[in-house]
Amino acid sequence: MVTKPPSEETDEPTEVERRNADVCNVVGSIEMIGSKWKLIVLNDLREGEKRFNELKRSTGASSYTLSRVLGDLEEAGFIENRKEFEAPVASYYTLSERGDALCPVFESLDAWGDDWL
Amino acid sequence: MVTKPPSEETDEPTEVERRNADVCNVVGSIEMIGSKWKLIVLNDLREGEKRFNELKRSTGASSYTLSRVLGDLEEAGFIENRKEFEAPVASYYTLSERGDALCPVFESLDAWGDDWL
DNA sequence: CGGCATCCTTGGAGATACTG
DNA sequence: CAGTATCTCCAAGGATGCCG
Repeated sequence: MVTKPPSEETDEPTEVERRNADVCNVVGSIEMIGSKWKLIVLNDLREGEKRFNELKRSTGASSYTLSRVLGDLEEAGFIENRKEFEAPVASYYTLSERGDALCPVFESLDAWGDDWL
Repeated sequence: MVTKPPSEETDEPTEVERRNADVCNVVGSIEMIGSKWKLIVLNDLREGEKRFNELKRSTGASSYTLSRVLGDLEEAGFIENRKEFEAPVASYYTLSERGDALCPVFESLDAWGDDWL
């Protein structure tokens, strides 16, 4: 949104410059995943494939909420769902490639927590 | 200083927080800043110092919402507030050291947006 | 076990008006 | 300009129950 003057083309633009550039981009991401439960579920799935009730326990979300959040995330392409219809039905959730690409975000957050929490 | 009636964030850890505290502190961070407006305001302040109405315009938040979000963020130590009482009163907001340390998170988010948005 | 339907409560958040 | 005070509306989300 903010246009900034051209500059040296080193690998590393100035901080201010870079910040001005990405502010808008980030808002789009926030609109998609910037809700408490979506973040928590995505973060939780970094540990690997999990089933519904497993996620329910580890995240603390109610089944109603979890169901909707998983639906939203799947629809938006952040996670994938594999179902087993046999004997005890099971539903496994994993991060999609798109969702997995968010890991650095959570890692940054984790690093921040180490220093400031 | 004190967050008023509507949304009050207690310091009491939730069940979820307690359960996952030692596993990963991401959840704690999410509890603190994982709401749409907090993320948007923090992200916006990466551009540098801004005043109230400036933030109001750039984020699109109402003054009511913005006022509360800024109060919460300041109370939690993510931002700092400098006031000028002269002629036209002015109130400037900037990221604190603690808040600035979150920049890598937004940079990761931006990088993700470049690839997947 | 997974997960949708229903009810119900809470708070997130806009619009508007007012004050120092 | 920088907020605060209300009033109001609606979505988020917990609890419960049911069903394949």
